[in-house]
This record gives sequence, C-alpha cells and structure tokens, in this order.
Amino acid sequence: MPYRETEATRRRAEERRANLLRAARDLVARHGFAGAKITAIAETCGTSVGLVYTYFDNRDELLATVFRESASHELAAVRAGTAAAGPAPRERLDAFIRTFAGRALRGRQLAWSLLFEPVSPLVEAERLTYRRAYVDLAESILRDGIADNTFAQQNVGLSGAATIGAISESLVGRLNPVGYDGLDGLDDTVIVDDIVVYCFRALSAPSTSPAPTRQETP
Amino acid sequence: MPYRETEATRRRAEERRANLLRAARDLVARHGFAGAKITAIAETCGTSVGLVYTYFDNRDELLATVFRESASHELAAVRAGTAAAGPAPRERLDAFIRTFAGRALRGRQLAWSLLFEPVSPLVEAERLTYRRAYVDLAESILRDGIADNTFAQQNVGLSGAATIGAISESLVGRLNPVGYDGLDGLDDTVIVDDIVVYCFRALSAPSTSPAPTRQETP
DNA sequence: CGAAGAAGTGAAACGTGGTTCAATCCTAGC
DNA sequence: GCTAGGATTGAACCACGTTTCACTTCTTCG
Repeated sequence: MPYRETEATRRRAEERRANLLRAARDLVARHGFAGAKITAIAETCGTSVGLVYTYFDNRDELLATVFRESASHELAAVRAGTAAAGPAPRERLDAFIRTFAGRALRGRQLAWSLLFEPVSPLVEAERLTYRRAYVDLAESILRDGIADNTFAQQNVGLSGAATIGAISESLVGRLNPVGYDGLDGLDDTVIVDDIVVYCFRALSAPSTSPAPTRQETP
Repeated sequence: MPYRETEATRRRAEERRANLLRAARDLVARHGFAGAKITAIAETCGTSVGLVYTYFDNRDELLATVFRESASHELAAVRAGTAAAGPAPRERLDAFIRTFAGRALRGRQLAWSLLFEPVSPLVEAERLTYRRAYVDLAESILRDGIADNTFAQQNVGLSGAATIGAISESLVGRLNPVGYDGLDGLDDTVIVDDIVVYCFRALSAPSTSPAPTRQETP
C-alpha cells in the first residue's frame, strides 16, 4: 500500500488551503465579495480552478469562511480596543466607537464588504452573527453603564441595535465605493467625533449627560 | 397609410404598461425584487415575456421604476404623517418615527425590499435618493428643533443619518424574511415606543447642562 | 523502480435568467 | 376586405460564473 498521508503532505495541503483563503481575502479586501471569483482566486495563487473544489465544497462556503476570518479579526480588534480603555463604561464606549469607526474608515472596501455589500444568503447568515456580536458588545457596555449611572435606564437590546445602526449609517456614505454621502467634505476625524457625541447623547441620562472624552480640536 | 396611433391605442398601451408595473409591484411586495423575474411579471399579467421589452428597455429599468413608485408612495405617506402632527418639532419627530416604523412593520416584505434587499446598482442608486430624502426630512425637523431649543446644538447632517440608521437597524431584525432579531418576543408597539425614546434622547439637549463641547458643524 | 492512489488540471457542461427577433396577430383607414 | 405598419409572441440565444470529471502528475513505500 504505497502512498500514505504524511506530515509533509498534510502540511502542504494546509498551506494550499491557507493560500487559497489568503488569495480570496485579498480579493475581497480589494474588490469585494463579488470580485472574488473562483477563476480569479485560482489565478491569484497560481493554481487551477478545479483545485479550489478539493478544498472547498463550493464558492459560498469558501466566501463564508473568508467572511468569518475577516470579521472575527475585526471583531477581535474592536474588542481589544474596547478592553484597552479600562473598566469604565464611558471610556469603553468611546473606545468602542473610535476603534470600530476608525478601522472601518481605514479599510473602506473591506469594511463595506463586511457591513453592507450584497452577498449570498450563506454569507449573510455569517454577517448576522457578527452584527449580533457587536450589538452584544455594545449592550454589555451599556448594561454596566446603566448600573453605575453613566447611562440612562433604557431598553438595552434596542439601544444596542440602534447604536450600531447609528454608527453604521453614519459611515455608509464614506464606505460605499459609489458614494452618496450627505457628509461629503467633512474630515474623517470630525465625523468620528460627532458619532461619539451622538451616541453618548443617545445613551446618557439627560440630567447627567457629561461631555464625551478625547475631544481634540479640528 | 393605414394604422395611425389613436386615442384608443395610446390608452391601451398605457394600460398595458401600468399593468406590467402593477404586476411587478405586487411581486416585489410579496417576494422582493429578486422574485420579480421577467417571466413571472409577464405571466402575472398574462402577456408574453417579449412584450415587457416593448415597454421597458430592460429589467433594471423596470425595477428602478417600480422602486421609485413604491418608495415615493412611502415617502409621501411619511411626509403626510409628519406634517399632520403640526409645526412643533417634538410632535413632528414623534410622528415621523411612528409613521415610518409603523408602515414598515405593517408591510414588512416591502419595507425590507425598499430598505435592505440586495439590488442592482441602478436600483441601489434609486434607494440612495430616497434614503437621502428621509435624512433630509429628519434634518429639517432637527434644524427647527434646534432653533426653538427642543433639540441640542449638533451636527445636523450626521445626526440625521445616524437617526435614520438607528431607526432602520432597530427594525431590520423584524423585517428580514430570515430574521436574526435580538429583539424577539417584544411587541411591535413596545419597539416603536422605545425607538422614539432613543431618538429623542439622542437629539435632545440635556435638560439642565448646556450644549456639549463640540459645537455644530455645518 | 513500480504500483497504488492522492493531488492537481482545465476544458467542457451546467444553471439561471435576461434579452432578442423572425413570425404572427391586430388595428386603423381606405 | 385589404394593406401598412405597429403590437405581441415565445422559443432560441446569450452571458457568465460555477461546477464537474476524465485525464495527467506527483508522492509514498515495498
């Protein structure tokens, strides 16, 4: 019985798979999911079209994997940024928004693809999962902030979703490859600052509502 | 020279066109834009596939027309609902949100299609226009409210977008045909009430303390 | 080396809708 | 009724990516 799977072959296979994923990720980050065509992926990493199908059942599954990897990377970054701000809800919310918005504006095509680009249902399901994760993160900050009176008493679930919505919608214009943007001409940092202001006002108790942090002048 | 265009023929043609549009509208309201296939449209109003192309250049243009009609109808309804509330910014904002959210929740598939369903770039352009119109409407309420001190001094453009985003995102879960919804189990009216609360908090001046740090950006 | 069988190739088949167009049906005016 | 020319039909066509699969190349081990 010749041929046996061995360390070398397994490693090579994993490498191949990783290569395909990397190629796909790059294409997505450059041209969106629509641009990640099987032929393009194969070509990018110098293999044949058919090979892709020995590593992935079909395109959707491949794209879903790409989505998962990219999105979880982003989520981890936002979580890290938030955690780095310490335990105080005020600082955590500030960091959350700035990390999220900042990263999105720095990698626009990717952010747009992850947040808004039309995708197949399978990938959309993946997106829903991550959207939930962001809402959850916002909610947990919110809950802590309500407990210590930083934020007003409120429907946490709704406020979480609404806040993610407010942030996203404020960014769509800038991220969309074919933009509309009623916010043209404004500097990115101004936008982010104003998003922070908006969210703090939206979540804080009217009576206490303190000025948000890190307010540099434009 | 036999055959001449006449009143009767013209009327019949317009009727045909209107029929096609109505069929398409119904299909969109029932199955989304993806469900409005040319064959389905033709079948629905008992004509041939080919005929569609004597009335519309191509599918995208037809769908864009459908979008325009449906969206402008919705927009008009929201405008009317808002106007009916009188001149006071507080009541206008309240009416705006309730009309918008209420209609969306009453016609979910249509609302979802108009707001979120993946569509071709041509239709997406149409969507952008209407989204802008809603943002504009929100902005005008906001501006008036700032003038009479109902609302806080703020970046009107951003707050308008963010507010539309907050409302939309709070609704996606309920509208999405394949839902995620972290807000399951809550009653529609509760949701709408809480959206109103959220938006008012987001836009209103803190009752006691004066305007926040960052002054309005034009 | 040679056999067993996995890895890899890429051209052709497929699926899905939109779009065309030659053939046919109608309508208006004589 | 007849004709010119528009209205209507629907099967064939096309576009375009995805997926398959018969074939070739490579890897392992006795």
